Amino acid sequence: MSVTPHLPTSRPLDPISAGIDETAAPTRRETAADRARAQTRSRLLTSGTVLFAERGLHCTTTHEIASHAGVAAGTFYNHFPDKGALFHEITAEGLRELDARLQIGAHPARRLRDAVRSHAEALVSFAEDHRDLIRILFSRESDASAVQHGVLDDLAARIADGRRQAITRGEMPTRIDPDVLAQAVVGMWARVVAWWAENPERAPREIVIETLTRIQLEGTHPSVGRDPEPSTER
Amino acid sequence: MSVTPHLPTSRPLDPISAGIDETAAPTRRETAADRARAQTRSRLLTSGTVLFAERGLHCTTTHEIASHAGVAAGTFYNHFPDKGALFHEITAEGLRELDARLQIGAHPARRLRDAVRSHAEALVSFAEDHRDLIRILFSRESDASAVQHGVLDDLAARIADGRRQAITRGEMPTRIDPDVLAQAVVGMWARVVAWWAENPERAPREIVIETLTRIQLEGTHPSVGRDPEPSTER
Amino acid sequence: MSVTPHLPTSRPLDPISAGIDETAAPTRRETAADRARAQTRSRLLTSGTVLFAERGLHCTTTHEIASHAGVAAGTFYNHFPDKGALFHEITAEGLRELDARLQIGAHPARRLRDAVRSHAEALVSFAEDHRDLIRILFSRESDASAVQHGVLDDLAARIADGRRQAITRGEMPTRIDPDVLAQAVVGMWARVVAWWAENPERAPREIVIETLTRIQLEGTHPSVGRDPEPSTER
Amino acid sequence: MSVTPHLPTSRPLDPISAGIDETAAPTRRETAADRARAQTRSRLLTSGTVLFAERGLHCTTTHEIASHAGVAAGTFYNHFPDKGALFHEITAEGLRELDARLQIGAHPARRLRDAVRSHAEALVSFAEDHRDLIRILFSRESDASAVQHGVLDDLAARIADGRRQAITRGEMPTRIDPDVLAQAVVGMWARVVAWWAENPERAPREIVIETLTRIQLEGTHPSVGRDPEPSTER
DNA sequence: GATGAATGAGTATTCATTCAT
DNA sequence: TATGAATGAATACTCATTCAT
Repeated sequence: MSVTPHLPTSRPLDPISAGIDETAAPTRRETAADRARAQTRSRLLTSGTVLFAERGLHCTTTHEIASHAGVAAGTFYNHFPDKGALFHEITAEGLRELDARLQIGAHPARRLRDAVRSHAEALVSFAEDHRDLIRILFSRESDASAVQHGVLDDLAARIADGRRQAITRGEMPTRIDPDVLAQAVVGMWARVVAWWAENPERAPREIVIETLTRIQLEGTHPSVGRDPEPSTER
Repeated sequence: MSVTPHLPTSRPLDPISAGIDETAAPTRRETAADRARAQTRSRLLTSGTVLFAERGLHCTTTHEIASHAGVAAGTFYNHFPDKGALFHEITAEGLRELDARLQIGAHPARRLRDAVRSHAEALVSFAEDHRDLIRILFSRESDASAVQHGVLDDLAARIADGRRQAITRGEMPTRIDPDVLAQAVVGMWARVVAWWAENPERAPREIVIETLTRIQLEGTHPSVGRDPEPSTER
Repeated sequence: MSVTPHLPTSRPLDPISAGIDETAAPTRRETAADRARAQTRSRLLTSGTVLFAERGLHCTTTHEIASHAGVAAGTFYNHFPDKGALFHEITAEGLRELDARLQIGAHPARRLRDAVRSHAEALVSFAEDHRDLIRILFSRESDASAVQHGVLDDLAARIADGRRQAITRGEMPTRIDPDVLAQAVVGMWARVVAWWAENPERAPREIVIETLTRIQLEGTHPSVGRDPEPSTER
Repeated sequence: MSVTPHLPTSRPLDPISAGIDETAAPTRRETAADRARAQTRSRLLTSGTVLFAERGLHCTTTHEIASHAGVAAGTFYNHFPDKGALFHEITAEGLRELDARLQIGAHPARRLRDAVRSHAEALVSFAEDHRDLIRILFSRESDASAVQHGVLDDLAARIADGRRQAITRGEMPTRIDPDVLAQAVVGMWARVVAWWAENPERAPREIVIETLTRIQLEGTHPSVGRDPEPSTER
C-alpha cells in the first residue's frame, strides 16, 4: 500500500501530512526537511529496484540497498518497515503503471489486430522506461510475494476471459484452449520483454513490437503464400 | 517423487559413478557398500528436486534436504561439495534429458508442423514425467545459477538458429526477427508447461499440445474463414 | 497520570531549576520561554513515569517517551542527557517524597504501634497518589539502576537501625535478627503496596493499612484469645 | 516444558529418545555423543542461570550466555529455540522444585507453627542450593514472562486460600484480609530469601528461619512478657 | 529550544559447512 | 561412510543518540 509514485521529487510522506499539505499553504516551511526525507526514500526505492532486478529479493540485503542508496543501514528502516515492504511497494507501484498502460488501448470495440499491437506497444514502452522493474515484475519472486497473485497470473486471467467471450461470440476457433493460450501469450510477453529490457540493442524496438504482434496473430509460420497480403496490416 | 526416474539404485547419469560402473567389472567386491552409497546419493538428489521445486534454491536448506532424504546433515557433504553442486547436478541432468527428448523429433527434413508438434509433445511428456524438475528448470534461479546460461537461453539460441537457416533458405518471412521469436517461443513453452505441471488437471494433455502447436504455427487469431482449412497448412 | 504532583508548570523538585527559581527575581524576562521549557520537561517526566511503570526501563524507548509526551525524539535530549538520567530523576524524586512521608510519623518517642501504623498509612497514601511511581520504585530495575542502592535497601537499613537501638534498650526480643526483620518488613510493604497500587479495588484502603500494621506487630497468627486484648500492646 | 533436571550428567534430550533409552540397552553406543550434547546443554542452562540472575532476561544476550558456557554463538540454538525458551526452562524447572520442597511439609493436620517453620526451612534450603535461581524466580521478569502467572502470585494465591479456609473455620481473626496477608507473606519471603542468597554470610541460616517463622506467627513486636511463653502458641 | 532524519553499534537468529567420533 | 554437534559469518531489524535546520 502507501504507494507514492516515483515521478516527482517530493513524495507525500504519509496520509496525514499529505492531507495537511493540501490544505494549508504556510506548512511550506518544513519543505526543506521533507524534501530531504523524500529524496532519501526515493533513493532507497531506486536502489531497491536496481538490486532486486539484479539479484532478486532474497539475495539482496537491506545493507546493500542502504549503502547503494548512500545511507546508513538503519536509515532503511526509517522509510520502510522491512525489506518486504520495499519490495511490495516497488512491485505494486510498477504493476499499477503497467496496468494503466495496458488499459489504454483496451477498447472492446477495437479490432483485434489493433488491440494486440497496442498491447505489445504498451509493454515495450514500459520496458523501455523501466528496465529494472520489468525484471522484477516478471520474476518468480513477484509471483511468490503474492503481488496480486503474481502479475502474470493476473494478465493471463484477463486474457483468458477475453478469449472465452470471443469464443462465446463464435469469433474464435475452439480448438485453442483459452487458459492455455493465455498462459502462452503471457509467457511470451514476459520473456521477450525481459530479454529485451536487459539489453535493448538486441533488437530495434519496432521489430520487437512487430514480431510480438505477428506471432500472436498469425503464428510463426504463416504459409508463404499468406504472408505477403498484409495490406490491411496495421 | 515423479523425479529422477533413472532406474533403481544406481544413477547412471551421475557422470562419475556412471563412468566407473561401465569400465570395471572386477571391482564387484564392494558392491554392497557401493549400493548403499549410491542409494543415499540418489535419495539426496530426489529430495533436492522435490524441495527446490517447492521452495527454490535459496529457501531450501541443506538440513532440510538431508532430513527429507532420511540422512544426517553431514552426509550431504559426503556426496556433494555444497548446495550449489546439488542444484547444478539436478538441473544439468534435467536439462540433458529434456534436450534429448527435444532432439528426437528434430530431423531437419521434417515438415514444420510435425516438428513443432513433436516439440510440444516432448515438452509436455517431459513435464508429466518430471513435474518438479520442470519447475526448477524454468525458474529464475536456474537462470541465475548459470545452469549453462539458463536452460531457456539455450533452447532459444537453438530455435533462433533454426529460424535463421530457414530465412536463409527463403522459407520464412523476414519481418519476424529470429531472436525475438525464439525468446517468445521459449517463454510461451516455459510458462505453459510450468503452469500445467503444477496441476495437470488444468487442461487435458492433448489440448495443451494442440494449443501450443497451433499458436506457434497459426497464431491466436486465425481469420475465421482460414481456421477450418488446415489442408493448406503446408 | 497521577504522578508528578509537584504543582503546575515548574517542577520545584528539579534541583537545578528549583535553585534558580528561588534565587533570582530579576530574571523574569524570559519567563515565557522558560515556562514552555519547564512544561516540556515535566511532560517528559510524566510520560517516563507512565511508561516505565508499564514496561520497565529496558522495554521503554526514548522515542516512545517523547511521542507520549507529544514532542519530537530529539527534544528528549534537550532535557536529559540520556534515558538513564530520566529514570534516575524519576526514581530519586519519588524516593525523596516517599522518604519524606515516612519521616513524618517517625518521632522516636512514639508508641511503636502508632509508629507502625503511621508508616503503613504513609505508604498506602503514597501508593494512592503515585500508582505508577510505586511500581517503578519497587521494581528490580530500580534496584539494578542503583537508585541509591535501591529504595528498599535504604528503608531496610533504617528499619534495621531502629531495631538495633530497641534491642540495645532491651525493648526487643533478640531472637529476631534486625537485618532479617528489616528485609522482611520491606519486602512485605513493597509487595503489598505494589500489588494494591495495580488495582486499588483489590481491597479497601483501610483494610490494607490495618492488615499491614497487625501483621507487623502481632504476626499472622495471634492466638484467638489474645487478639482482642490490644491493651497490653504497649 | 521439556524440563530436564540439572542434576545428573545426562539429560533426556527429548521425549522420543528418552523413551527409547529406557527400553533398549544396546542404544548405549551413542552415549558418547549424547553425553557431549547433554553437557553442552547443561552448561548453557547453568550459564543462563548465572547471567539471568545477575542481569535479568533482557540485559543478557545469547552471545554472552554462549560464550560464558564456552561455546559458539550458534550452538545456543542447537539446544534452545530462542532465549525465551532457555529462560522458561530455567524458571519452570526451578519453580517445580521449589514447589516440591514447599509441598513436603504441607500436611493439613499440622500445627501451624510447624507448618510455617517447615515452609521457612524449605525456602531457605532452596535458596542455599540455588542461589541464582532464587534471584531469577523472584524477579519481576519472571512475573512478566508469565511463568505460571509469576511464582509469587501463585504462592500468594495458595496462602490466601489457606487463610480463607481458616477464617471459615473460625480459627483466624477476620481483621486481617487474606489477600493482603498473602501478598505480605510472599513479599517477605521473597525479599528475605533473595537478600540472604546474595550473601549467606549476612546471617546464620538458623536465624533466618527462626526470624521468618516468628515474624509470621507473632509479629515483630511481641510484648516482652508474651515472648517467652510459646506454650500457648497455637 | 524544538525538530526529526540520519546514524551505527548492538542483538537475536539462521544456516552452510566442518570435523571428531 | 555416516553421524550430528559445533561453528561463525551473515542478516534483518532495533534503538539510543547526534546534529543540521
